[in-house]
Amino acid sequence: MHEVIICEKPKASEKISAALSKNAVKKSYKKVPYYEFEENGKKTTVLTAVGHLYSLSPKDRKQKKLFDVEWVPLYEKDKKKKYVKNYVDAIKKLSKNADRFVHACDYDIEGTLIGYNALKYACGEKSLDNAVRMKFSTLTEEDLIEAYEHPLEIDFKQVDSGIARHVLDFFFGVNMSKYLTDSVMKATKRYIQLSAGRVQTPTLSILVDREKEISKFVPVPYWLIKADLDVSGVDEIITADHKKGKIMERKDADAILSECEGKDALVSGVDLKKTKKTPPVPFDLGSLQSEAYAVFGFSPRKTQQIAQNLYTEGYTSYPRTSSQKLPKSIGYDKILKKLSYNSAFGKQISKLKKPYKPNEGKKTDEAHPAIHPTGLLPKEISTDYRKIYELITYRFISVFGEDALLETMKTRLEIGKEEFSFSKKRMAKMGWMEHYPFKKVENDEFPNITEGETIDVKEVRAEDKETKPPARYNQASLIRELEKRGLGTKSTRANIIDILYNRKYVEGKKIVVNELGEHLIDTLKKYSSKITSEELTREFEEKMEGIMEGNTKKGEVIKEAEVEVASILDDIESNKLKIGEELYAAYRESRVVGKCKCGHNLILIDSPRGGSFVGCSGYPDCKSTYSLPRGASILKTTCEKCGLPMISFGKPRQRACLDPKCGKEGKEPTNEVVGKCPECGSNLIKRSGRYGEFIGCSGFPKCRFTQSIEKGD
DNA sequence: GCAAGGTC
Repeated sequence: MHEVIICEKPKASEKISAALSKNAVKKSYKKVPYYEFEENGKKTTVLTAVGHLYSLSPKDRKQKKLFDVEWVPLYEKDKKKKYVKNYVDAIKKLSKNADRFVHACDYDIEGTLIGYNALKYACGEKSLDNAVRMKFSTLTEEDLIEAYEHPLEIDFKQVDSGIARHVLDFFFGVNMSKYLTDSVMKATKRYIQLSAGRVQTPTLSILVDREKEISKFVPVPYWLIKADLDVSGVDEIITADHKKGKIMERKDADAILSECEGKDALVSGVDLKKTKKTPPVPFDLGSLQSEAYAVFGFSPRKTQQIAQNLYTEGYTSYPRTSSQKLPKSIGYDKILKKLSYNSAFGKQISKLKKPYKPNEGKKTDEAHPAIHPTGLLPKEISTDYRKIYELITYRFISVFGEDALLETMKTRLEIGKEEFSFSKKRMAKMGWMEHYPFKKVENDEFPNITEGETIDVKEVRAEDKETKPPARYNQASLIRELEKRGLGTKSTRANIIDILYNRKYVEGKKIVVNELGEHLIDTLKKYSSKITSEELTREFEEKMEGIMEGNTKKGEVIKEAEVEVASILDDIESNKLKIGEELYAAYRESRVVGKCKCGHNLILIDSPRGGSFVGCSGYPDCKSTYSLPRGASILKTTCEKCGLPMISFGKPRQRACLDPKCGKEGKEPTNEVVGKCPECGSNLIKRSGRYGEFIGCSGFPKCRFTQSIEKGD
């Protein structure tokens, strides 16, 4: 008897084999780890997937509408997923003679599908006849043994709902993206990669809505009344605020000023209050991304990558968790003890009260605890890795800390008949804040003031203010917004934001939607308002629920979606020239980097081989082009000599005119004709680029033939 | 290649 257990990821396979047998031996095939043990004459092999091993792919790419799809190995579709092949090969090879299969992936829809596809396509379809399902919610020994000893049947309705989710996302996303890109191609012969999807499009739409709120916002003036106080014994001026806060009418502000004129302030009350600040909760992925952005300015994607690598190295726990819980089973006594070998951590840990009890947050995750250090101390890691590691570790330590006490002094004042107040804050007890160096500590000096005393007023003044439009999102606040709306998952949100940048729909740290992004949403709203709204996600969820409960069939849901998507696509198709032209115009608008000497706009153009250059929008009448050094950015300032935009490039950064020939008087080389272009027959000319001379086709940029100048040429 | 979803 040979039994094979299929897990979702390597870490799970390690834990599952350890829980099921003390005699498990770790082996590897093509560098992929697996485990083997024999008990009572039964041989067991524990194998692992690495998330999804298979991906949907159109059976015939040449079809206009891609509705006929099949599962293919992930590594065949995506060159970056080559490592997946070894995992598939290991499962294929080591499950060959098995007669019993255990599906032990995460007990959720994606996990169920991962294991199902692994069984069906790597172990062979027949394996499903002899397969059972382990159901566990944590990777603890007790849970795993229980799940192994009382297995369930594979829930094929759960499988079907997973398949339906994949297929529907494919139908909408891939087809809409294809039709949009094609429409630009048909209308302008230009290739701009456009995309739309169930999650990315509503995300872009959220940003567009914010952009519209900002542009229609009309600022309203208001006034804040401030009193500058000269308190005896205090060096600095203390500023008190008028009780009414925002004053919307100038005459009201003036009335207050004249009432206060020449008067001292009478202290009418001094309140001292202490408020408890409970320790923070441990990090889940979203809150780690948010904090790393606030403290270090790291993008969510960067944080996610670093956290993933810290996990792989064994320094911290699994990062793709939504849990804010630290169950006792992670062994925090031991972790804290190990961390103490680092003197900086040890210093903080020694101040913690025993028995250790973590402050936990509300959010949970069936598969993983909150992000925490493992106790293994990193030796040599780069600065950015250290930053994230210490953020996680100090947060972990502070979670066990005591409440901090914040002392607040609130002073009420009367100047004439007008009421003012100011407040000061200081820490009465640092508690956990001592262990967490990333939080700003408020520590004002408290002035010695008693009720009934009089204070000199230096000046009472009205500050001119304006109401502000809502703030733009940044990557961290956008992730929080997506989380709140249930768009995407913890693992995909950072990537989805990246897609919006890569497609040039948005730019900037404070996310600004450019013309292309805005126009894309406007266009899509016309043809399918559904895809621009988060309702599509809700609808998918309902359909999946229906399939799982047996109220709907997978086939029906898929057929329905096909009909719906097909009709949207036909709509787009019959308007493709208009759509394509408009999207291209919006794209060009967002790529304007300055003015050409001929008066047209200069635009940034992506060259098909990667990299980009600057060309004139008046092409072909004006053939001006400028190459860009690697990593160059185009500045808003313009060259004093010629008026072209300035660029900054290189390491260290240096500035120069976009035109490399600018400033080098009289040396304008005449483009010497050196032959005929083998590709288009035009003249080949000597050109000078930023890296010296080369030979290029005079038909550039239509023809991009280039060759280097050979020695002796 | 295009989506979104797992994972190294």
